[in-house]
Amino acid sequence: MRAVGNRPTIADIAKRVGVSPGAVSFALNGRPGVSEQTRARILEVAREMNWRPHRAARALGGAQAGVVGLVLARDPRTLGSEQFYTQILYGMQDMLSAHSSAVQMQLVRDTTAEISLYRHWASEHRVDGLVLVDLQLDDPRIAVVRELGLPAVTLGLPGEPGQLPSVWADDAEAMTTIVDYLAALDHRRIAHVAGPPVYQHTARRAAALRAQVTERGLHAGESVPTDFSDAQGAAATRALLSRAERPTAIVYDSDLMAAAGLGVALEMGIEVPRQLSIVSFDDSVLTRIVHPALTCLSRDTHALGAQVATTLLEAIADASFRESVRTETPHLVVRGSTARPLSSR
Amino acid sequence: MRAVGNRPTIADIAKRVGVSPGAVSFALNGRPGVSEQTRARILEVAREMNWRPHRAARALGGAQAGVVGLVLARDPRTLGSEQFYTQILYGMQDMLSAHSSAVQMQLVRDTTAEISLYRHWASEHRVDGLVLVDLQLDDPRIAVVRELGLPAVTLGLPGEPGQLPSVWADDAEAMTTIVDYLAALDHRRIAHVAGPPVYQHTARRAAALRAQVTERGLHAGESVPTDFSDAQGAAATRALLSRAERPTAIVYDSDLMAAAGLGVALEMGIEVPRQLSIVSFDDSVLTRIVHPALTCLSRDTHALGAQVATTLLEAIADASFRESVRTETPHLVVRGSTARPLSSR
DNA sequence: GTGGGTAACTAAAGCGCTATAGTCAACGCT
DNA sequence: AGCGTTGACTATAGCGCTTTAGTTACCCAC
Repeated sequence: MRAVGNRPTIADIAKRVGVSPGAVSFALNGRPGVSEQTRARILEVAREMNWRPHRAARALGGAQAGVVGLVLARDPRTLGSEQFYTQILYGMQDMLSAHSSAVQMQLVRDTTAEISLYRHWASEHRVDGLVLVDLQLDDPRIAVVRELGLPAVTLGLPGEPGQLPSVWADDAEAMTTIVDYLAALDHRRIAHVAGPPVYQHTARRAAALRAQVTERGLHAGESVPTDFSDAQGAAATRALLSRAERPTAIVYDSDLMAAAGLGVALEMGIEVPRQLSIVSFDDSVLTRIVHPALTCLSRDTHALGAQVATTLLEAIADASFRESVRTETPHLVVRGSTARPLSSR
Repeated sequence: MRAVGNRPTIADIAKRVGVSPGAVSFALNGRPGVSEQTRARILEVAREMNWRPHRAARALGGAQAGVVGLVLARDPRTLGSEQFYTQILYGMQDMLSAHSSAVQMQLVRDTTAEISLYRHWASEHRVDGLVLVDLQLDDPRIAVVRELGLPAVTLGLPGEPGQLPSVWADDAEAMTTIVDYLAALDHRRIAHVAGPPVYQHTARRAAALRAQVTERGLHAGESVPTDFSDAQGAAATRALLSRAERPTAIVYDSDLMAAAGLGVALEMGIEVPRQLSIVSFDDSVLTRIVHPALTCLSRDTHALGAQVATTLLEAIADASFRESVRTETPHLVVRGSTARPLSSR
């Protein structure tokens, strides 16, 4: 054990001011029980002595841990697709630090490990609430979170809305935005390199694409599932581009796969955007540094993270809180990777 | 406040077994004071009741928080270069979870914010130790960490070795590996797109390059400083490639800048690797997905993270621990972005 | 001027666990 | 028999904070 500096305690302040520790606690927490004069005096001394609450002591009294959890289930081989979540994390931290909370982010192998981590955290009182990301169809985590009594917010709509508060954007509308644009450019064979079909957002996007294709009488509209890895993104692209009737545009569910797809096109000697247009569903530094830069859907991810944090704080404060916040649909940022297809020029 | 399930406490176990809470504490912590028979019985009941230690309660008694901190100082605009640290984080978490600890990673704007976060954490007893990354020349964090009495490990050698335990690899040797290879291919004008000169590793690499250039009688050897952003990486590349005597090979201090540099070369119609070879100091998914894939230095970052965690645990356990662990020098992975320069064919 | 209300405190218990100082019986030794 | 030891516990205090139940002192109304 180590002496970590003799931090002042509430008792020290009490002694110095000449009141009881209870009074100091009242003053520091802004609750009634002390005169304004005394309160001011206590606050002044506290600042002078550089007092900070001892988290553990508070948590022991049943208060909050001051930490919220964010778990990313990732196969180590799929690592690399965390740009988006890094931004979310940043946004959450900025919002939470104002409420002197922190985000505990952890990477685990799979959903099973994620769930056991939640149980662990709950039993150790480590977190006050959770953010669930990468929502799945029939997501097993939702039942667990309720059982544990942990406040939680989902990033993205869960299958059965209303189970948990959530922060979401309309994936179907986003896909429609893309198809609108591609169709206006005269693309008629549009393919979709998707994530694993078990994810809600992938399912929604695929469904929206099918609906659009039918509505507009386009040719293709196939969604090829992948595990989100660059390898499978590249493989899917190779397969699509090797067909007799190859698509003139491919929409990718992630920036990483889109960049990998661009690499494959270059490797196969297919010119982007002349012979193939590429659109990414995510924006990040990645879409900007490749050449040509990728047309993509973009949104303020930092603000999204902040919104998630805000909603989670509400859910923590009020156990019955169950509202969902719809955020702006991502907007299209057109860069060099999209153009009119060669055939229609 | 919310009822978070009625977790069993040590008192519950004591009641059930018929001993005092103190005896249970002894048994659960593997210290003498109970017979082997009683100990076994207590452990059995504890498992049966699914008991878990209450972190806060332990921490209050002066024990550890079970959290180590990792702060990344990043201008939001420079965000995107965290691939490496995501891997480090993963490696640390895997190692630490075996010791039922966690990593608290936080992104902040700059070193000033980083330091005040350390003070904050120390005063709240939030972390047991710290990992300092991106070591600077004359790093102000070192003094603060010592003042706070927080155990810490640096990733990379600090300016004055021996101040803190560190985990490091030889940057000079790494640069030499690259120059060896490029010189063997007959490159004679080698440039370096570096990070901010205030960073130790950037300084070491630049110095090693200069030394090599002198030793081998090569032409250039200039290091262009940047802020690690893709924008400055691209700008530096553009500047270098616009010179009358442009380099035939550029070494980049990060994968992100290397990829951005490749984008610039493509944009300027300079063929890679025929007219320009590109080498990145970091490996990541990024170097693999661009086309051509980038030659780079690679190492087992996950293992590196685990090593950092191990060293930090030692430093936490023993305040006088001050050893440094040298890890393997990154090895060169040759991919499509390097070749013999056109001029020498 | 007495009862009752209220503001401004103090006293004390308790959160779950650890750690230290007992207690008590059994044992060995001179 | 008397004494010190040892092992296996129990009792208790305490970590820093919150919170509830007092306790004063004071003011107001009848």
